Amino acid sequence: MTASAPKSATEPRRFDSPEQEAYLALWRTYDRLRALEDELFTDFELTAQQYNLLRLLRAARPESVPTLTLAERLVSRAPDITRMLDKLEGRQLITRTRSTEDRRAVLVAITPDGIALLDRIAEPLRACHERQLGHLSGNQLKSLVSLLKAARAPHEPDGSTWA
Amino acid sequence: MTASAPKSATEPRRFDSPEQEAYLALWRTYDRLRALEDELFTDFELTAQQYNLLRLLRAARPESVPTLTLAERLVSRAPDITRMLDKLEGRQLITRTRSTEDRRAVLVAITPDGIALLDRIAEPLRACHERQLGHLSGNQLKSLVSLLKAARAPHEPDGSTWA
DNA sequence: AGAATATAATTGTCTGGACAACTATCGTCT
DNA sequence: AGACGATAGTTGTCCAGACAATTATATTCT
Repeated sequence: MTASAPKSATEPRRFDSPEQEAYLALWRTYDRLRALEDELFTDFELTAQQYNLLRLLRAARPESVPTLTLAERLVSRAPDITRMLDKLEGRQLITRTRSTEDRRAVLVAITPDGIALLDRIAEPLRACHERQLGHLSGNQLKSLVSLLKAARAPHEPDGSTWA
Repeated sequence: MTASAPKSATEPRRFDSPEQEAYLALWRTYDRLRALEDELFTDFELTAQQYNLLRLLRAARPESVPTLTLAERLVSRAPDITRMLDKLEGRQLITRTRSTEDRRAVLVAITPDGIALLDRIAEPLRACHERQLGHLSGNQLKSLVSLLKAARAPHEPDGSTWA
C-alpha cells in the first residue's frame, strides 16, 4: 500500500441497498457543489443560509415576514434563526420591528443595504452556478430537479413551499 | 397575513437559472433526507460521518488505513479528522498505531467493538434508507444516481473513489 | 552529510448548527 | 375576569466543521 490506489479502488464500492447508494450519491454531490458556493459566499462574508434568507426577504417585499415564518421557508432547518438575524441586523442588512397586532411576533424586512448586497452577489453567483452545473444539459437538469422533488416529497411538511 | 400561505406561496418560486434551481433542489432534498438519518444515528451516538468512517475501515480490513487517506475517502471533507478519531478511539471502536515504515503516519483500524456496532446499526439503517427513498422505483433510483454522478463529475479530485 | 522542502498528523481557535429551557404574549374556556 | 394551554421568539450550552499554525518525520537537492 504505497500511495494512491489500494484495494478499495480496485474492488467496486459496495452498497447495502440501491436506496443507500442514492442517498450517499446525494450527500457526496451536495458536498462537492457546496464547496464551490461556500467559497463564493465567504468572499461576501455570508453563509449560503444567510444569503437564502435575504433572498426570501427581498421576494416578500414590501411585506415583512415574522421570524418563525422565515425559519420555515429556509432551505435548511434553522433553530438558530434568532442569532442569524442578530448578525444580519448588526450589519444593517435587515431590520426587526415588533408587530403591533401580535406583540409576540417580530417582523423582519430587508434594508436597501441588504438589497445592494444581493445585487453585488448576483453576477458572481450566477457564474458559480454555471461552474457547478453548467455542464449538464437542459434536459438533464429538468430530470434531476424532478427526481429530487419526487425523492423528498414524502418528507416535506404540509405547507412547505418546497412541496 | 394571518398564518400559513401568504403571497409567496401563490406566486411560483423564482429562480435565477435552471442551474440554481437544481442546486437548491439538491440542497433541500439532502437536508430533508439527512434529517431522517440523523435521528437514527443519534440513537447510536454517532454522526453520519463517523458511521461512514467505520464502514470504510471495515471495508479495508484486514488492512489498516493512514489517517489522511481515510479523510480523503470520506463523503464530506473532514478537516477535523483527528478529533473524530479521538472520539472513536475513546469509545474503543478503532485503534491507532504509528506506522513503523513511515513514522509520520498513523494507521487506523476498526476494532471488534466497532464491527459489532456496525452490525447493530445495519438493520435499522436499512429501514431508514427504505423510508428515505423506498418510494422511488428502481429505475428512478438508477437515473438519480447517474444524474448525480454526472453533476459532480467535474468537481471530483483526481483519485477520488467517487469519480 | 546538511539544508531546504514536502508530507502526516495534531492542536488552537473561531463560527455555525442543534436541542432544551425560558420569557412574553395571545387565545380560549369556564 | 382568571387560569390554562398554545405560540413567538430568545438565550444557554454543547458539539461539529473550518482554517491556520505547529511538530515530527521523510525526501530531495547540492
